[in-house]
Amino acid sequence: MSQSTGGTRERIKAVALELFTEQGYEATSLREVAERLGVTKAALYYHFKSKDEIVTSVVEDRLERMDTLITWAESQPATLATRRAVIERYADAMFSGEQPSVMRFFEQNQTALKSLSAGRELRDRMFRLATALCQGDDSPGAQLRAVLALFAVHSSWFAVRTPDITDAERKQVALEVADELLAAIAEPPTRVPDLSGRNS
Amino acid sequence: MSQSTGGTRERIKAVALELFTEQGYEATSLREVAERLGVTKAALYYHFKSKDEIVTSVVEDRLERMDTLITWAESQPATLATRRAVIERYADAMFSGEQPSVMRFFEQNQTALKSLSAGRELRDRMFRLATALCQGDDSPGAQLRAVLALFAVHSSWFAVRTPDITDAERKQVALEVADELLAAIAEPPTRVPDLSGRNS
DNA sequence: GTCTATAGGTGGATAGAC
DNA sequence: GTCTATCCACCTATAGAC
Repeated sequence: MSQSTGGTRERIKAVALELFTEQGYEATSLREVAERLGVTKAALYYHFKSKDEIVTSVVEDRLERMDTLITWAESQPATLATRRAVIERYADAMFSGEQPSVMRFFEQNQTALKSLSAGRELRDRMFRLATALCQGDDSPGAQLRAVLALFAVHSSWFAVRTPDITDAERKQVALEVADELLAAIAEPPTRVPDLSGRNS
Repeated sequence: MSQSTGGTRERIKAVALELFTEQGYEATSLREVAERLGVTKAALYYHFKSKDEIVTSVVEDRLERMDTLITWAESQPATLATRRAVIERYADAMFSGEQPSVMRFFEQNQTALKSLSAGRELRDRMFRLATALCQGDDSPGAQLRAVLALFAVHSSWFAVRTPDITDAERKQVALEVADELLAAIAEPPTRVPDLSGRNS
């Protein structure tokens, strides 16, 4: 309601995120952001010292959440149950709060993010999470499936074009497909004796 | 060898594509393109009348190939065999010639392409192809799986980080995962006399 | 905290010589 | 077919008034 104190900084982040996602980071000027907020460019520079600091600020808490999830994932046993729990937590985050906007921004600005340290870090976390999803099976197939499981969660936002579908339904479908992919990742190189003896 | 006639236009396309993919369309200036070619900006404008015409030109033949594939896909019966054949043809294209570069460019520049007509068309073709992959099953799950099958082919380029892996191996893994996804799309409401009688 | 004004630079694009 | 020179719009970022 009131944008008295500190509110402006958040409003800037929100508007910038929206425009960066719609039009791209490079294609969006701070003039546009300022105009939509009804202020001038100079005002933005009071709150952020540069354009990419806005991105950094936006990505920051997302990074922390990813770190938490990765750490947790790595500490769990390399079982299918763990993988499913990880992707479910990931989906929970993606379907709640403002995280979806951040991740849509991330998807839509891969190139721009390559030259932004915050972007490179976020990218790094995605790979780390994918790697955590393959604990115990680093075969190419497993790596691909892990990445696709994550992407299933992301792409459910745009890939499913059924009209009137709810967010909950999107999430459910995403998890269903993700689970399928994760199930095809081999269980850990468990030291369980190989009963059959057939193996490549 | 010789860049006498017409060769320059192709060289421009190749260099531009490379830079647009690496750095992004918006972030790449024509000065950079010209510099890498050892010519001036003005020279580029002799061959292309604008920056986005370079993109159009690059995307053009890719569009035609997509159209051919889509038309073919739509003319085939809505069976799993068809879906597999479609994704295989798609992968063939993606793993041969210069198509991979074009698609990597496409992936990396989604936002920029939204404001380019060539980009919107290519985007449209991707959705059309995904739709063709779900003939007979327009459920959310099918839509998601179709998109992921296509993305499996794309992402095999970066998702698989196994060292020394060959392109052929990447392709094989991509198809394996894609087939898995496509298999989970329901067979059509076939009107073909059902010989066995068992069906959902 | 927000403004006006402006510095300092780069971008896409064009005119016209060679 | 390529160059030099140039236009003009716009961008990020800063200085300094209010």
